[in-house]
Amino acid sequence: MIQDLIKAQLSYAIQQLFGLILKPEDVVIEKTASNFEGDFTYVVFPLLKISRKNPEQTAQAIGDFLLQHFPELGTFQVVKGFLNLSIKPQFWLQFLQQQVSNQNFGMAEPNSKEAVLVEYSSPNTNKPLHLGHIRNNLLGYAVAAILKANGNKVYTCNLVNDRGIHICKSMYAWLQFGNNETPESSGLKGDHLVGKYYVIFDKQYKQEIKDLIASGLTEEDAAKQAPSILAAQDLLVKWEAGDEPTIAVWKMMNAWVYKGFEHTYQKLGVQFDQFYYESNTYLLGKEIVQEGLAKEVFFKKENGSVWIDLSAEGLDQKLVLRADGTSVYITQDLGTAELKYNDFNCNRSIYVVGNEQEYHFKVLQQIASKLEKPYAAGIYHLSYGMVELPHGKMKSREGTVVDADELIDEMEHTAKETTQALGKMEGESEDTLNQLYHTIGMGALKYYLLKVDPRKKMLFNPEESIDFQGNTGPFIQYTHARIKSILRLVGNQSADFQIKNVILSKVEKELLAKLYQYPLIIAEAGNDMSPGLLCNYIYELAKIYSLFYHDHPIMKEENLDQKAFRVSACMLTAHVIKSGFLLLGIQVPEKM
RNA sequence: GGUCUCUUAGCUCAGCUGGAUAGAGCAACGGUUUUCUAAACCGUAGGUCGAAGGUUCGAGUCCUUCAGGGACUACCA
Repeated sequence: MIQDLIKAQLSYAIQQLFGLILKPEDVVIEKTASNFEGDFTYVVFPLLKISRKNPEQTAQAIGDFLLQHFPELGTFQVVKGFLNLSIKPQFWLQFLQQQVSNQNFGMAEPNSKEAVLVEYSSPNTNKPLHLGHIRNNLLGYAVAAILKANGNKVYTCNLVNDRGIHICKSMYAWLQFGNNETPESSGLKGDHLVGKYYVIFDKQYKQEIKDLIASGLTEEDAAKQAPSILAAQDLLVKWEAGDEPTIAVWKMMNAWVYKGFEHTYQKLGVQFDQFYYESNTYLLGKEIVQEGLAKEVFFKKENGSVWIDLSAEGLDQKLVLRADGTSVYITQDLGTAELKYNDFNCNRSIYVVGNEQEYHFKVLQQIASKLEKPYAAGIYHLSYGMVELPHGKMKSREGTVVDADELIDEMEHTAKETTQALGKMEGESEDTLNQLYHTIGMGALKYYLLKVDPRKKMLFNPEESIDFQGNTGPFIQYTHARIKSILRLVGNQSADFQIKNVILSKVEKELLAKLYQYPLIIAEAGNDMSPGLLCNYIYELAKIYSLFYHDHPIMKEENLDQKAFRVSACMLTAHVIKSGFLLLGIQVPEKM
């Protein structure tokens, strides 16, 4: 990396000129602001006390020294205390020549780093996926892909929350009002069918509460005594007891849901190495509770419930097992964590879960740590912000959700309309077109959701819908398609060029410098687990390329070296866009 | 009440470990197509970075206080 070279040179210069020993890795340089000439900037203000010169003189002295000793340095400019260094054009051109045919440009050596397990998606089986789940899925997929690009061995898993009171609610409502309705009989997608009964349950439950309050009960008592909730709880008890008819209904309804999810996952383009089901892991969780009791990490209250006291850690006392011996959320997660470690033996285990569960994961990590589990330190909660609608949070039971399947369909539909209105794809086959609509629609959706910092909550306004212009997935896909169009015209013509015959314009140099950054961005996105960084980068790249495209004709260029150089720049840009988008799970079309 | 978190242009968001005149997109207004795809490019307008202190040569960025959002604090998941 040229940055390392510059740091080393600066370190040497500072030592020679001012006698200060500054390790190269401690030298801070940054990218020169775009309104100044130069590639990298060193700020000399901190040196003034030692240099005993004014800022300009200090910067000038270092610049002069570097010019003598640093062959890659072309020129430098001093603006106040800022030393702006311009790297020689040959350097950028050489970089292009070296990387243009490197299919792995930006990627670290596969499996050169530790193994990581990424859990994401983790749906409940009582309702279909919504926009919030989409954010989770895209984030999980992208983070896994980015870590892989960073050389980690990456496994992905999906912990399905397939048991518990919520699924019993859907079951109860279906048993009451379902008349044996099935996905086949109704034509409803399985997860939507089950979700329908979840909503029916909630309606009835709310009505019962209302009636009970009217008959004199407090709200709290009413919520506990409503017949339907009692019935649902009864189903849960039967389920845990292994009651056969209950299990049969549960299996059937879950199977419907899984089939529905599979369809949605396929549309989203996500996949998993391993599925975990809480119906399998909660028993192991109970065993760990026993282990914790034996180690006196947990304690039992008179009624038999089991707790851990984390007040010394700034948390509360937390329940880990109910008085009736049934497990709670954390019980299951303890079991799953153990199982994951046994299966994959990863020291790092990432949980892509909403920020509403931060407390839960602090507790989980504390417990694992007190039980002296080897995986305790590696538990990492990738806590992302909620997707909110203009009127606030999405609530499944209240029907204020943006349904995943509907949204995906809408995106494809909009892509179709836009494409047809532009009329550039006439004469293409039906298959090609449908594929394209999917690529563009999902490109728009995925980019929209991934470009914002995962840790921040984000707003989604269905009325204004997702754009296809400006800082969007389709703009970047379009940039790629335009490049491919040129490359088709150029044919297999050689992209070899003589560096000495090429003149680099400002835009061309910026394009190369931007391409040069790609490996660094992948590393940053990996460290921060933030696909947004990659989105921003690819957008900036596409923007610079568009400017280059606008200003520099290729087919008409008569200087063959200059032309071949531009073709090379096109090739590498197309490659970086495609490769970067792949890490985000976004496809890129050859034509659009 | 306690813990955490957020507040940057009309709207949605960038702003890397503190550095130069705080940037994009959308929306608004104006311009660019006999020339490789106009889903593009260029320009105009739009800001006391929630408020006040503090640290520093230097603060959108770090610290404190305050205001206003949000999340969590369940024998729900």
